[in-house]
Amino acid sequence: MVPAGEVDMPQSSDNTTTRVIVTALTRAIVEHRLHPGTKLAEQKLADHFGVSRTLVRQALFQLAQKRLIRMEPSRGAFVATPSSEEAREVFAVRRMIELEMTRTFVRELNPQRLKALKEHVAQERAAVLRGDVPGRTELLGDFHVRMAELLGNQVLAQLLGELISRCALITLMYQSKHDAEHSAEEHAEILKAMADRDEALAVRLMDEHLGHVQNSLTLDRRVPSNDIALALN
Amino acid sequence: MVPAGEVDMPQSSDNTTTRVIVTALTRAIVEHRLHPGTKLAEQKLADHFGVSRTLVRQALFQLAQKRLIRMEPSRGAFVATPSSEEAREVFAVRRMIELEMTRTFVRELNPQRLKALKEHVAQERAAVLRGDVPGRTELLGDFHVRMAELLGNQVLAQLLGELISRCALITLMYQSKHDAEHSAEEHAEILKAMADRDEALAVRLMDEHLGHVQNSLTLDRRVPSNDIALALN
DNA sequence: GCGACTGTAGTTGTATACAATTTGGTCATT
DNA sequence: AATGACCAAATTGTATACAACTACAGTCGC
Repeated sequence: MVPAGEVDMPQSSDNTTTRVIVTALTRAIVEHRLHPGTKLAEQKLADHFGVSRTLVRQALFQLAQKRLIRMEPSRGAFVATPSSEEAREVFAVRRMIELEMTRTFVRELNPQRLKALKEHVAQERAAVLRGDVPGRTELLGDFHVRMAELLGNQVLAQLLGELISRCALITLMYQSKHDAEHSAEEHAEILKAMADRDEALAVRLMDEHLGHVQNSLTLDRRVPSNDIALALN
Repeated sequence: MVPAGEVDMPQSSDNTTTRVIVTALTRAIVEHRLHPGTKLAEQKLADHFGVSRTLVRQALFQLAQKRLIRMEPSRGAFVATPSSEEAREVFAVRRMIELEMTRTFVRELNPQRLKALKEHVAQERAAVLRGDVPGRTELLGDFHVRMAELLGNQVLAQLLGELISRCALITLMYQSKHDAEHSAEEHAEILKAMADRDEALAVRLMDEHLGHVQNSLTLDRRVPSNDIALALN
């Protein structure tokens, strides 16, 4: 039941065991199975994963650096609760990066890249249609990462992946089926504009798209369900 | 002799002791006192800092995530040796972010921000004049971070700080006094264009500036001096 | 009855112990 | 002399031990 495809990072760094923990926790947080504010007690996680606290701690430190959790000294780790200010900032950065990326994509367009993105959008639509909530969430985020990868810039892809994880922690965009359909359609429109080499339009559409995603922020801070075991399955 | 102002991160995450180690190693790497490829043996670092391997490991994992070191399973940690491809990618991302940031800066210009940047450039010039190599290196990088901070975007500032650390690992820009002077002058020109609200010119100058920095990449991979104790003071 | 104090259980922070792996060198063999 | 096998020292990976701190409950004093 360990998930195979993770959201970002062809991370180099560390060994496999803690990677598994990081991945599992990342998915749980990004997919909102662990709600913001939930305490992540080390021993409980260690028991759950069948390892010692050592490896859990390594994983927690990595998540803290990715800002998916916060660690309070002597008090422990908690799923991050990004302020609306932080949300605004993350989206502002995404805009900066992705508008420029869209321009680059149009300028360096080639059939292979176009085809890859087309296939991706087709997958998105399929996931939306069959009501695959986790699948469509991941795919919708990955659209943006895929663009970066297709440009051949791993650094960019990695960075964007991390920003998008943080967005996913913030937004509940997967929540409404309507929003998901909307995003998929916007991806398709952006793609079409790029295929037409209409740089200005593509950039404008991407800008609007990010605005829509940002506006689908939900500010409700519901009470966390503290049941870690349940959330991690 | 512990440095006070670090290059980036008002990091939240972890406790103070490992922060000290991360900071010391970051500075040593960024300032090229530890050369790319140098092995970072855990016990030696632990002895040097007077702590157990536990804390050293935590620090190393964080540095690995920042891509300043790489960790090979069962073999240990080494100062990163970024490929020229990776260097290209990092600079491409900086361009994307900073060109857009420059535009925003011009559009949201106000006297206070202008004043702050002016003072920063003055500091740069002073450091260059008095031949303060580490000081000027840090200040030249911080110019870009300061812009982000002045825009009130901590996320952006943090991100840029990390990218610039990676650049510093790559470039030896502090090496030639001429390059340093050049950078400082370019910063002054960019600032002037922004003060004149000449968006197009400011963006063009920033683009050229980043190009110059990138071109000052030195490809020489000299043999590492493995003496950790020496490098860390 | 209410608030401050104290003790206990639980949790985090750091060090150490131990197993597994790599590294480097010696010695034997070709 | 070069090559390969094997052993010893050193290094990494994981678990555990223990100290320090936090949280909470019950008690005492008022």
